[in-house]
Amino acid sequence: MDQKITIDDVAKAAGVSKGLVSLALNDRAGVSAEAKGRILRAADELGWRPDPRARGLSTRRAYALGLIVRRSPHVIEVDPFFASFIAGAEAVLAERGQVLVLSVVPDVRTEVDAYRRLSSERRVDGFFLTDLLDDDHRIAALTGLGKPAVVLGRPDEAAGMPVISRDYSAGISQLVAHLAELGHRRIAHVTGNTAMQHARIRLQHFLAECESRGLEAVVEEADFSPEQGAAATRRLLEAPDRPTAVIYGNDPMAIAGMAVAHERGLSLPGDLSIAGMDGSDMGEWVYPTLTSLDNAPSQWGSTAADTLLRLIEDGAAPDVELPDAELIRRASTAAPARTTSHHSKER
Amino acid sequence: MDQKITIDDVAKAAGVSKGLVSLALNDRAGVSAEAKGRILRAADELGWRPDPRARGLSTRRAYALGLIVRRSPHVIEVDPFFASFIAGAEAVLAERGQVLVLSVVPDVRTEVDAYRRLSSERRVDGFFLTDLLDDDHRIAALTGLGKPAVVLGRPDEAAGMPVISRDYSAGISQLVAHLAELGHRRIAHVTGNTAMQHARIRLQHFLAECESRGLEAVVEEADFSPEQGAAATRRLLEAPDRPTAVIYGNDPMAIAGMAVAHERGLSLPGDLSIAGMDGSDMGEWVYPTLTSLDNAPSQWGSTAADTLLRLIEDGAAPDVELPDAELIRRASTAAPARTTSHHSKER
DNA sequence: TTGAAAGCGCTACCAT
DNA sequence: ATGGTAGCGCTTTCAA
Repeated sequence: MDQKITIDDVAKAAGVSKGLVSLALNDRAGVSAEAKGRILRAADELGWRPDPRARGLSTRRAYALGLIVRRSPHVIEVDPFFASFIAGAEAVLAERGQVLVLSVVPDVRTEVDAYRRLSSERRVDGFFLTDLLDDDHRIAALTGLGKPAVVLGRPDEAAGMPVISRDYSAGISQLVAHLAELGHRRIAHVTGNTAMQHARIRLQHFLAECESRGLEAVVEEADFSPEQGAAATRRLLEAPDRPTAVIYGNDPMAIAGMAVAHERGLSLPGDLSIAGMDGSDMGEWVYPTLTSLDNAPSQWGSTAADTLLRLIEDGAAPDVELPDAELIRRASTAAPARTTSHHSKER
Repeated sequence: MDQKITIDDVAKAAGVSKGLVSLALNDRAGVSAEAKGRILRAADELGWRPDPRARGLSTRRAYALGLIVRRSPHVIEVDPFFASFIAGAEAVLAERGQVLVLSVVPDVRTEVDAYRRLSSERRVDGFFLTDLLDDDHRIAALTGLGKPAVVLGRPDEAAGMPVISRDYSAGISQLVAHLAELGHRRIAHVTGNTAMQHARIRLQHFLAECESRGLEAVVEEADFSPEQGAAATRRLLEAPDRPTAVIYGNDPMAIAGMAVAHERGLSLPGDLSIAGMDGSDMGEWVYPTLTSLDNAPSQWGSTAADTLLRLIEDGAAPDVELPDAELIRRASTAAPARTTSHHSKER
């Protein structure tokens, strides 16, 4: 009583051969408009959907796309990017009869194993490559597997696959300008893991921007986790000549940094201005609300899915440059207090 | 040069028929130990893995499990549970040649659509049912689809499917006791969406525990989002007779609540004790570090995956009760300051 | 214990 | 424009 309907039932109902049903379904040439209408109607009435397994057996497709997320155990729980990314991709996939196969792994070794497994089991037709590393050998591994893939972020060398990217330079420029206009002269940047492409690029933009404005730039390296964001903030605040503003590589680190500032009795944003990046909604609900750069993860998702499907189906797809990241001004940035060279304990 | 190896190649290499290879592979009776060894070795040398599509066509299996996560746009980005849940499930799935199909949707309507699609396309062999609602009609929808499923959380009525659950009563009891011993007499609970099963159960335990200890209990309803956690906290702090301690239904709300307290100039935990639930690592990196109840999401994942596979393969699987949640004492809870009936602005 | 052959549901090719 | 048919790679009878 369940789904036992096959293409034959539809063919019979429409009074045609199953070959024709197949052509009609995949709207290919060779079917009269009249027949096509009859077939589609019959399929609809019977509630028939082609079985992707059977289809795949002939077409060598899986009608599935793979996403492998690599997160260390303590970063895993707070990352704001992926749920939205997936939701964005999902919208495109559902519409095209595709499905998302997801895997969450702890490290690069396991990650490559996962690509290999999904590929050798022919589970997916292509991959999303995220969290691009410097000189990322996953690109070679992936092309070695011969699976189509799109990469999120701009690799140093030609990747041989479509690249989805977003330019942060304008946003970072706006952000630094915003702080400079408020009167900050000494600004820190807490980076994400600079083995990651986007963390390094952001750092470069930050440094270039400070230099061109004649601002003092100080850099602390972290890894995108709140833990290291907090530790970096402590180092910054303990330094004899602490910065009056800190820009973090992502919002979770910024939020952790705010906690450290509170812990030290600093009032925000008076004693310290704080800004994030990769703007997540959580920035709206912390105190003070967090100035950040928007990133629209779901836009990344839908664009990447669309590009990957195009690549799979047409054998090629163009790179996509997403709209520039833009500054979201909120309450965590303000003019610095007059005295900045001592820890100010006043409120 | 890629994977063009089929079961026939293996059969040829081992000098047997492909039927025998199949039997050997699925270690079924009827294969001599000697032949089996030869076959498995040949498969290994050729690097052959059976194609799940072809297998599924015969066995009517997809060798995939479905997880549909429903999140409203602003809760989506901060939920700590799912990444770990998936990582935990993944470990079991990979080992058993299965794969996880994931979908992220905005509401229940879309969620049911997703179950239907995955089911009618025969994409998965079973589902994980999470975020159980009161009188959850997804259970009926799912049994209507005839797909095996396991449910996370304890449904009111017999679900007709295996139930994975964790008892929070002991943990909540420990938590309330902890606060009572510190001297708190008036304790608030900011709930998650009480349409959700686990939120309601936690509330009940909280109320029962306060009653049995003769404590005043005050309740504010929220929805697990930081936004509403913050709003609920504002309502609590503005009340004439504010509580000295607040227990939140999850950690993200607790963290948002801490921000509100900071915003009002309260010092934590002196002026207000705060505790979370569903303990995530992020609690370690906020200030003050967050007292919470542990929840081990990856344990939920591995257990649920194991149970679901057992159900699919054997047609039945027992319910599982995970170890009781336990109190994680951290720095956000302490004895209340002497004066509690006025907003204390002192530091 | 083993081999041969008939499906599983679809696509694709060859006729017509 | 349409119908018939041979696979796709595996599992599962049925014989031997």
